[in-house]
This record gives sequence, structure tokens and C-alpha cells, in this order.
Amino acid sequence: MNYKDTINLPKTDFPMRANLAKREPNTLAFWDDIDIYGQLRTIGQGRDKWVLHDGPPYANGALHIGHAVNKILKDIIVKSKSMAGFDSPYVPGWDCHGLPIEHEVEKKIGRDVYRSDPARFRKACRKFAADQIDIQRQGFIRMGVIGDWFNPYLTMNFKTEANTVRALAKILANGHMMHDLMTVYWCADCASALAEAEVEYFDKKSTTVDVRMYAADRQAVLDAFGTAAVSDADAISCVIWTTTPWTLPANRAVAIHPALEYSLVQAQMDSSECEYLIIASELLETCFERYGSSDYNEIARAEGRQLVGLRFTHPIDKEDLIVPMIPSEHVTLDSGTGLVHTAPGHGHEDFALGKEHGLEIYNPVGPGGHFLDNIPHVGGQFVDAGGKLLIELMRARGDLLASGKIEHSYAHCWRHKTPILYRATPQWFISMDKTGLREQALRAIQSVQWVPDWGEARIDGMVRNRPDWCLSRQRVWGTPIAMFTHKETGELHPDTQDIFEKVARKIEQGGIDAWFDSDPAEFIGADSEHYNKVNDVLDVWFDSGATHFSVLNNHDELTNPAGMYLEGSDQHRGWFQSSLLVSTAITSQAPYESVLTHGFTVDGEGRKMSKSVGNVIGPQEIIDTLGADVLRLWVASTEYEAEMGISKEILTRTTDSYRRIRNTTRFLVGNLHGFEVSDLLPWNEMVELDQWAIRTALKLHEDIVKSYDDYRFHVICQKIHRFCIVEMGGFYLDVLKDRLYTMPRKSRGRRSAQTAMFHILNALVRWLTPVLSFTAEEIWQHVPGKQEQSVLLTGWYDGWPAECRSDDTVDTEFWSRVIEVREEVNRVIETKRNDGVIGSTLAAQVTIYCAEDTYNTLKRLGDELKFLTITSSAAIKPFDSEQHPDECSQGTGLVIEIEKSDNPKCIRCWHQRADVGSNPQHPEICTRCVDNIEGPGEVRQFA
RNA sequence: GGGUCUGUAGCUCAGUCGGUUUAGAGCGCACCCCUGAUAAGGGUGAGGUCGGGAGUUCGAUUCUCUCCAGACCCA
Repeated sequence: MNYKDTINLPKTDFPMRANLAKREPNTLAFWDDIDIYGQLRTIGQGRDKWVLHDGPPYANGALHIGHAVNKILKDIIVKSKSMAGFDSPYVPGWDCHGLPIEHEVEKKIGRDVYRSDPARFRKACRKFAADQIDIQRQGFIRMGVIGDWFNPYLTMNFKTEANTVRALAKILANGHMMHDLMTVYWCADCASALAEAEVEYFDKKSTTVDVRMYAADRQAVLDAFGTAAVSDADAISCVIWTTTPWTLPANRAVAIHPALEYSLVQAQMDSSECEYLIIASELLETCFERYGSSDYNEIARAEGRQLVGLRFTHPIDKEDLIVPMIPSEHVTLDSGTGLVHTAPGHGHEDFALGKEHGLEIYNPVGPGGHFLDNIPHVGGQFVDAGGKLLIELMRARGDLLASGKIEHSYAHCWRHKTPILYRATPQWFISMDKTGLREQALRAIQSVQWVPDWGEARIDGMVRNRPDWCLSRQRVWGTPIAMFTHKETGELHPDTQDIFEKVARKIEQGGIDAWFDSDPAEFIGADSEHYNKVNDVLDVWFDSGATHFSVLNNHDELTNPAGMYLEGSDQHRGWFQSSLLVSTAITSQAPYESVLTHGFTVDGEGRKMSKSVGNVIGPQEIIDTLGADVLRLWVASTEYEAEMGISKEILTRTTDSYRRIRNTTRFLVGNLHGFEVSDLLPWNEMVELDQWAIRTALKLHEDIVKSYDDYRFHVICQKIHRFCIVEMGGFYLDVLKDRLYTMPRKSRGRRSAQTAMFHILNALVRWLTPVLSFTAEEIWQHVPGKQEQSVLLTGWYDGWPAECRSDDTVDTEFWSRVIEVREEVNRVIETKRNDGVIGSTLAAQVTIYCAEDTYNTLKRLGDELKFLTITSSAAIKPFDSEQHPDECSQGTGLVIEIEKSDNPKCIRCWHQRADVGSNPQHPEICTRCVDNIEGPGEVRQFA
């Protein structure tokens, strides 16, 4: 007789080798076939909603690992919320307007189109973005991210564009808008403002000048320095130094550091008469070297703060203008005189300083880089030529102390490679303080749950210190600032709110072109004669920052505020903040209830990924080789709060871990072959070990559900993995094999084991679902008695036997002790194995001498202890100090003796037993097996 | 230079609201076993000055300071 046929080995067509790269597309096709997203929405009806609002990725460029981390984390959360019983819709989005797309399109169709035919240019931008979206969408779908992929929100959808305009209208209505000057990078060749990204830095040779500015009130200067009167004939001046002489007409102040020392020196230049100069004390030497003179004499010193408020004549407009000395912490002694020429219309820092001190923001330079015609001395001149004229003028006037050349890093237009100008021009702003926006935003921050919690401190600090938000962009591919300003007064049209709505309705029909292409008369009739159409577009950050208004408010399945925003930590400055400001400006509340941030991906050494270093790992190569589930497992098992490391080794570990989890489920599935729900045993008929297994799984289940709630996915991965290895593979399933394989197919002992495995499998497959969605779906198709078509349509397992929820139905302490004993037995067996005495544990017969309490604990197992140690026999005896005088119980309180069994091996169950062959009909097997084949089968109570 | 973080075995992570005598887990690694989960499975074992230094304390991996390295956002 072939006894092998009487053994119930695992049987399944769930393959051990995952071959995910090949298999996953089938699962995707399955989800597509059954319209998984639609079904999820159907089952979600009537449930509580939990909405994660997708931060729109920019519709440009290939997907990198950061995209994958972001979308997979979102997907894990959305799925876990669904498993937890919420209706959690996911509508992905894309950010479609803006400069980077303009640049890409410009590369394709040329700069001239941008200028000559903006409508065509915009059309090309729209097409480009749409193509990019198609590519990215395929990538995200391949990662197993479930969402409304073919009905996403795009910031360039006509409806969204219209609602973005409406959002702007609301903010204006709420009084947060402001029209003001702002310095921008300006390219004279482009005749246009430049974005940060359009600026490159090269070395440039510039002319430097040291210029005298004369004290308007000599006595005040002397008082500040605490020194006596000097001859009225002697001039007193402060010396400024600049590398951009052409900005001198716009000078409005002299900045000094309040904590630095300044000297009043008596000097004699060019044999002319004696004069007094103010220069930073530390720079005296270098300055006079530059002036080619050593004939000077320090007569007094003062701290910068004492000089604040002194007044000096303007370097060019000497007759009519007097400017103040103001304090600035940014003044340094790296170069110059320690007194900084300040032209608020020609530099960012100068602008900020000017704003702070209420200086005039003066810009005498036109869009083409020429001084306005009415500017004295230089009217109509290009700035460079004008600068030269000014130098000559100052030299002639005797105001120039020195002039030289310097090579330094300077901003250039990336297109023309020409030096840029800083030019103050009128821009639209959202004011942080005019109507209390900053305060409201700071309050809103407190109402949000930040994960991790330091996110709150981070965004709080940023909002607290940020300047007003400049919304204007002098661009073509963006949502229009759809307003009209009066040609003379600059005032907004009185019907601006109505006009906004009219424009929005048109944009709903024709997109942003409907505004750009329209005749102003269409909106304001005859008034168009007196009004200018604003041609600027909105900063793209406004588009995405307004999506709670433009998108969430307009999708029935979504909610505003959203349950969660989830992005990389850089978005504290970006989307989290822009969304907060737009939302607060509209409704005074945050657009999100919680915000979760993740770190950036770095390599195995913790360094950022860069092409030049060559440590970049792309999501596609992982998916194509290891599969999306391995990528997903990496995302889930990495702590996302800090940087997320990825390397070859890390991925190898991840793959190992994946395999182990997969094989464990495969074992469960294989041993549940043919099992049906009707075969489930009631709790009180189950073998005790199986009760323990269910109870253990339930405790883990509660842990895992809690961890999903807390977004602690890496802990979940570790726990599942450990469960597969330690509790299951290393103990329970190993012990179970004897019962599963050798007992009759339908016997109570085997059904009991299967009952436990059924619950464990059902729980396990659901734990895995949010993370290993592909694999969980594959497993699900093998789960006995499954009801739902897809595992994604289930929830956390709730079919646990009622009894296992109670603390006292399983004696966990007893089983912990059993496991300890088992470990001790293994240690001793190992020494025997290394001595060559035995190989398989079934070759061993064990005698355990134990202390009284252990003896009494284990006693009840009777003959079944051997199954727990997987040995052919296991006897316990009370510890006998006479027999083992030298082996007084150590930590374990056990003395274990292992002997090689002399009994013959049953060829069916492989146990070595004295009764093998006692049935003449079956000479090669033991009586246990005979009973299991021909009789009712053995009885198992404990294991 | 500033703001917000991170740094526990080769890898991924627990943990310590300051204190049970040798800081835990899994993987990986080494060695062994099995061949009825088999490109699987089981067992045993070796790995850590808890980033460096200083301080507070009877006692610090855990608190404070500082330094180093790394990340993000600014300047």
C-alpha cells in the first residue's frame, strides 16, 4: 500500500513564486473588469465619509520614487480607512499651469510663439500637460493605487479654472487683496519679469564706486559721535559703496549695522582741503588703500545704532533729496564701507528694508531697461550707459572717492545670459495682516492634527514669518487675475465682483482663453475705454492652494474640509501653506482636519538622490523587476517621518520579507484545500493549541487595526512578518503538520486546525490588503467561503469566534511556558545534532526533569507534549536532585535529556514508535496511523 | 547662517515619561538539520561604547548643552 496517498498534504495553485512583474497586470485588469472603484463607492453609500484630498503632482516629468512614496502612502491610508468601514473616496489630481510647463513647451515650439501667439502657446501647454498626465496616470495605476483615475481633477479643467477665479473673488471680497509694488527679477531683453527658476548665476565684471553723501545736519553727526565742532568749511560725509552705480538715482537710504562700530575720520584727499568721512571702523584701512591715501586720522567712534536717523544728501539728486540712515542686520563687513546704498526699487533686501522703514519704492527704469525720459542726467539711457554717465557726473562734482572693477557672481537671464535688473513693479498680493489673515491662519493651524506633531511647529513658524503673498505672474499659462483697473486711478472697477462671476462663467465654457481672448467691453461695456484689463496670471501655487474650494466643494463624494492632506515635508512651505492661506482667506478655517507628512527618499547612506552621484532608484525599475507589491512593502515598512532610505540591500531585505509572508499564506491556503465554512468547528470542540492560535491572532489583529489608525505602517509590517516567522512558522504551523497530514481528512483534530487556519488566513489577508494589495487580492481568490468579489470590498476580519475575545478562555501563561520548554528542548537537541547523534527531531525521545510547578503545569498535556516538541516521545519527570546533582535547575528550571530513539520509524507519520508493525496488515506503520487510516482516527485534546 | 527634523547591531525597526543583574525583535550572516510548505521549511549561534564629547543626577541610550553626519525649507 502506498501510504503517501493517505497523507493530506497541502494543495493549492497559489504559486510560491510570485513573479509579480508578470502577475500584477492581471490583477489590474481584474480590478478594471469589476470596476473596483465604482463598487467601492457603492458599498460606501451610507457609511461615514473619510476623505483624503490628493495634493496634485505637477503634470510634468517622469515619476520618481518620491511620487511613489507619496501615492502609495495615500493609497494605504485610503484602503485602510475603507477596511475600517469608512467611505473613503480618492480623486487624484494634477497641477497643470505654470512656468515649468511653459518652458517645456517653449523648447518644443519656440519662444516667438509665446510672444506672437499666446493663444496657440496656451493650447500647446494644455496638450503637453494632458500628455504628461496620461503617462503619470499609467504609472500610478501600475503601483496599485486605486482611485477615480479617469475622472481626476485637473487645475486646467475649465470648471476648476473658473472656480479658481471665484476663489480669488472671495478673497478680494474678504478684503485680503492688495495692489502694491514689489521688486522682481527683470530681463531687459525679455522685457519681462523672471521667475526664480529662470535666473542663473554667473560671474560678472562690475564697476564699483565709493561715493560721498554729505551730512545734511553737521551738528547732528558730531553729536552722534560725541565730538567737538569742526571747521564749517570742512565737509562731512558718509561713504557708500556699490557695484551697481545705475541704481544710485533710486537711492532712498543708507543702511548701517546697529551693532558695528563706525569711525569719523579726518582725511586729506588729493591735496584738496580737509574733510570728514564716516566709514566702518574695521574697514578704514582697506578703504583708504582703495582711495590711494594714507593721510587720515580717526577722531571719533560710534556704534551704528547711534547714527540711526542721521540725514544725508542724495548721491545724485543732491539739491532736492535728503535720505536717512537706517539700521539693518544684513549689513556686513565683507566689502565696501559698511554703509550700504539702499535703493528699495532695485533689490529684494532693499525693498524689504524700504517697506520696513516706510521709504519710497522708487523705480526710474522702464521695461526695456532704459531710464524713463524724465530722469535727470540719464533719461532714455540704457542702465549700463546711464551708470557710466552717473560716474562721470559724480567725478566731475567731486563726489567720487574711488571707482574700480570687481568680479562677482551675479544673476543672469537663463535665456539671454544677460545680467538681470531688479525692478519694482506693481503686483497683486494677498496681505497677511491687512485683514488679519496671519492671525486667522495661525489659529487654524492649532485646530489641525499634525502627523508627526512637529509639523505644527514647522508651519507655524513659517506662517508667522512669511511676507505677503505675491500672486501676480507676468506669464501666459495660468489662471487669469480677471480684473480691470482704472487707467488713471488704478482703482478696481466698482463691479469687480460681478465681473469675476461673468468671467468665471465664460471660463467654464472656454477655459482661461475665454478671458485672454475676450474684449473688455464684453464685461464692462463702455467703461472699457477707461479701464485696463489685468493681463497677469496667478501664481500656480494659488491654483493648487484653492483646490479645497475649486474641487472639494464641487464633488459630491468629497468633503471640505478634507479628512487629510498628505505630502512630503517640503509642502509645509508649499501646498499645506498655500491651501491654508486660501482657505482661511475664504472661510477662516483650515481646509484639512489632519496633515500627514513624509520625508524624502535618500540612498542607503542617507544621502539625497541625485543623477550625478548615481544613486537614483526609479519606481519603474523596481516594479519591472521586483513588482509593485515589493515597492509598496518598502514604502510601508519604512518609517516615513524621517528620511526614507532605499538601496539594493534594503530592497533585497524587503523582497525576503515579502516572500516569507507570501509563503506563510500559501501554506495556510494549501492546507485549507477543500475546506468549507460549514466545516468550521465550534470553539469548545477545538484543540487547545488551535484556540491559542486564534487568540494570539486576535490580539495581533487588534494591534494592527490600532496601528493602521495611528498610521504606523512600519510597525504593522514588522509585526506581520514576525508573526509569520515566529508564531506561525517557528511554532504553530510546524506543530500542526503532524495533525494536518496524518489525521483523517474530516477528523475533529484536523478540522480544528483548519478552523484556526481559516480565521488566521481571513484576518491575515485583510491585514495585508492596504499594503500588499496585489498579493492580497491573489490570496483572496483562494480563501474558502469568500463572499466579496475582491478583498478590497471587505473590511477588517470580524468572523472571530465570540469565545476568543474573552481573556480567560485561553490560558496564555500556560502556553508561554510550553513555548519556553520547547525552546529549551530545541537547544539540547541542537547539541545532540552537532554531536551527530540525531538529525530530525523525530529521531529524539525526550525526558524533561522539571521543578514541581512546571511539572504540574505540563502534566496535563500527558502524551501530547511530544507533538509540541515534534519529537517521537516526550516524558516529564519531577526534578530529582540525587539523579542530577550537578545540574541544579538554572534559569529555566529544567534538565533535559535527549536520546536517540531505538524504535522503528513509521513510514507514514515518521514518528519512531515501538508499536510500528503491530498490526500485521500494516507492518510498516504505527497503530496511530492504522487508526487514522482505518479507524475513526486518534483523539487530540491539546495539540 | 536661520527654522523644523533624524542618527539604537550589516539592514529594517521596537523600546526607555532616568533605574529590574548581560539594551530587544525580525531579516541578513555563520553553522547544523530536514526533504511530506522544496528556487521552501526547522534549529542553534555570533553581531550593538543606543552618532562623538561634556554636563545634571546616587544612576542617562532615555534630560540639558555642544560637536559631527544627514534630510527638508529658507537666507
